[in-house]
Amino acid sequence: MAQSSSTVRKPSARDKLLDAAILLIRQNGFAATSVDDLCKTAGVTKGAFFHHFESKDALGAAAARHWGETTSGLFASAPYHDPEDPLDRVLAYIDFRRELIAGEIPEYTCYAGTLVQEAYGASVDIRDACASAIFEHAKTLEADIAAAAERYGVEVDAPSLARHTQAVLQGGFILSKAAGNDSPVRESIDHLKRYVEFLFGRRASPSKET
Amino acid sequence: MAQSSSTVRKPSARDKLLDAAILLIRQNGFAATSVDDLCKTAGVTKGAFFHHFESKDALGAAAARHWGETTSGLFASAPYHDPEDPLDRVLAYIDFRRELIAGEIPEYTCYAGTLVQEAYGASVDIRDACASAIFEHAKTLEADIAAAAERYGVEVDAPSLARHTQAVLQGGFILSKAAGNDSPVRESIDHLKRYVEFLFGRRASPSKET
DNA sequence: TGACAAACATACCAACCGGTCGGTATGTAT
DNA sequence: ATACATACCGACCGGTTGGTATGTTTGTCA
Repeated sequence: MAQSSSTVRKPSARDKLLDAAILLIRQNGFAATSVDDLCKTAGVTKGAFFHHFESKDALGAAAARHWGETTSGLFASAPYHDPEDPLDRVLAYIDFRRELIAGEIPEYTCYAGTLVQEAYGASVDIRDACASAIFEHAKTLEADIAAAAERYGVEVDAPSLARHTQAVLQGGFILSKAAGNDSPVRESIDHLKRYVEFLFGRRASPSKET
Repeated sequence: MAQSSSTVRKPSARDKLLDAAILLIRQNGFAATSVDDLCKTAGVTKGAFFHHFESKDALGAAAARHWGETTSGLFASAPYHDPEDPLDRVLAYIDFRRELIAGEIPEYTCYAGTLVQEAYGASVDIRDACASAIFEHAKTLEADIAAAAERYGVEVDAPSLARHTQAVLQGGFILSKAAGNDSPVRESIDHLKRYVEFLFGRRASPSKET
């Protein structure tokens, strides 16, 4: 049905609209971004927009799927998979997420998280697409977490912990948007790393006796 | 200038609009909520709206301040302050937040977090009001955290940990909006509690040797 | 080369948006 | 009784919105 953008060399109007959506909606939100804004940024006319997408909602959902594919490619080829110890891989993932926090706020925040917060009640298409982007990414962490749990002899609910990492990131983004700078997310990522270290015994909790 | 709503007995148009804003914007977002929608829900006319608020943005910001006052009252009179041990108070706060997760999603999610995510770039007034609501609430946790750190002889950055609790909640809300149910927030609150227990030695991290 | 569909452009529309405006009802101080 | 303030009403305005109707260009295959 939809042609894969990777099999075609030149950027079609569809691809440019997808990129424009991710850019503008991360900046201004979904409802505050008009179809005309999207077309102008993409350098495309309205006719092209409604040729490729049956509605504005459909573009929002398609962009969420596009976002999921793009980010999964980024994370798949990231260096945090290298360590032999699965716990090191999990901790390296957290470090990697910390390193991604750079530049202006709309550049490092999550399109899916931003969009779903606004549109979860308005469009099931959008909600499902965003949920898929977030939870499918979380799933990619489960194997390392489960392997670490086995190696370190710790009982851990791997899917739950994987989801929690995403919650910490999303929440950090919100606090950073409120604060106007990136220190809240960074701090929360540090807390998350410490939590994982505690969980697997990489860091010792203080003894109960003073 | 503005009359306090608590000194007047009957609900004015202003109060009804504030309540309507918190209700509708948590449900549908700020940009997707029209002034007419707000007036209809509040049972007032547009004239009344713009008599009390100079713009829609101004209402959004005023509602954020209202939200901050309302919630700070709720938390001030909550029972989690009772335990003698400050760490128990912190853990009781987390339990209390967990108990608040009930009913439909718009009923337990945060107005300030929802709004600031959408409007942080559009209105400094809104952003500041939301930031104040979130960070002032976080500040109310600092004393207990600091007292617990002293009693348990642990070095903890109390303001940072206080902010982190809010980040975990906000992030949990987003994941729950994506999932369509409350289990993601609940799970993340459980992880948060475990983290605090590790930090203060209430829970032992597993020994490094298998 | 020509047929034909997909990819895009142009022009346009009705509904809706935030905000304005002239006016009224009610109080209250002088 | 006069004067003035506050609270509120609802018709109205210009601009913007998502979406449509109708071309024109472009790539593909016979």
